[in-house]
Amino acid sequence: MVPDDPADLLCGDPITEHTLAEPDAVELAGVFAALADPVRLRLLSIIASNDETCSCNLEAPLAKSQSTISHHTAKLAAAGLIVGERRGRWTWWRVVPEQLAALQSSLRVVQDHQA
Amino acid sequence: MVPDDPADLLCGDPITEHTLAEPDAVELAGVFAALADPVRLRLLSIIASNDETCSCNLEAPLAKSQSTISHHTAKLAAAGLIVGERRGRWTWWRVVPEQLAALQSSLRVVQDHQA
DNA sequence: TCAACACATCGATAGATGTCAATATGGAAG
DNA sequence: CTTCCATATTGACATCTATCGATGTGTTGA
Repeated sequence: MVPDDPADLLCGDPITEHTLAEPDAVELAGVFAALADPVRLRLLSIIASNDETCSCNLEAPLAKSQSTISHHTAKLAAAGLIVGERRGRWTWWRVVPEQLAALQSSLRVVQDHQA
Repeated sequence: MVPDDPADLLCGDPITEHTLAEPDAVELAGVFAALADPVRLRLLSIIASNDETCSCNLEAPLAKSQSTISHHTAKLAAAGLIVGERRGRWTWWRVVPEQLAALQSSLRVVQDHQA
């Protein structure tokens, strides 16, 4: 607890016990990465605006190809932000509120940690 | 409001009025992108754990080069998540709670939008 | 069984990003 | 003025990612 190097005294507390652990950071970063794309954010907002949303309603408003939309929904799903259910011909997407809530609380931790 | 194409009737509401606008999506995605990196998340957690944090305490715990740390702090700052103040030899970093709060509310919008 | 359709996967390509060593910048101290 | 030190910037490189066309997969309906 007592710094050996005098330099530490100049810069304040070098303690890093409360630093976010590397594995946790990697996982959290992955979820944020899923949100770090304008197309995916708009996709998510469309899916969230209805209780359930059919894939057939995603392609047109975003003006992207079918394979691109598929790529993005897969990424959001891999991050746990949406889930898809294949019903009949189409896949129906739904948001996962728990994952959004978890993200919010991870931001709150950062916020609350300061005085 | 009345769908012209019978196909619309099969897939539910194709209305996209409430879709996140493209410029807003681009901006929001930029902020999330700043959080989409494990090193930056750990950086942020260190900065948030103290009231103010000197750059000289960031390099060692993250095991990254000086230029890499500088690169990351610059990205967090560009996203409005932290601010730096040059005082004496060192730069002192502080988180911006308002920006974190804004992010939280943007997630809340997605969450609340659904029934 | 077969044709049509929704969605996933593959291959390719252009652009973005993390990382570091080297160098530049700019303030502090002598 | 000059030296030293903390930080920013540059250049280079490897990796990742968004995008699309083409193709594969599996289900629907005739």
